[in-house]
Amino acid sequence: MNCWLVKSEPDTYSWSQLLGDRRTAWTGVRNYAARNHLRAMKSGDPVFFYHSGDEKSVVGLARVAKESYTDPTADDGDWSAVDIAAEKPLARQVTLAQIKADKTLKEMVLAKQSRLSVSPVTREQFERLLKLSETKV
DNA sequence: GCCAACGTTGGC
DNA sequence: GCCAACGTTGGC
Repeated sequence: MNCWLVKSEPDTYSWSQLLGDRRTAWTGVRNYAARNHLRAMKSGDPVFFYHSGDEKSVVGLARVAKESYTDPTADDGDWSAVDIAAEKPLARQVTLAQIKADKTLKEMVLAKQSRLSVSPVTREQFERLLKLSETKV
């Protein structure tokens, strides 16, 4: 099982919207590296949900509900989407500042490539993030 | 509001 | 195929 992190501007699509929707199609990714991560996702993989912009925090935990398929919102090009389902909010949100201050988490792709909208999370980072967020799976 | 990072485009 | 120019994203 692999772990992931997706990033969104709350104004575009927020964690609270996902909680309301329960599940959503993660479409619109137009970056090859991010697309390849989407394609590597397996059903049931955990996916952290990060708010960029003002919040800059990991706010929730979701899961891959449907593995990659052709992005229906793409007019041209070879793009993919997955479905993700909300699992639970983090008991405590973890800020980017906390991540950068943490020995393990500062190695996250999120911290190193802030523009990549879909990124892998190592097992160690996953456990550490859960611990910092005081969240039990 | 600025700037760094980075991806894309287009001229050569 | 290279690289300069440009646009976008996101943190500060």
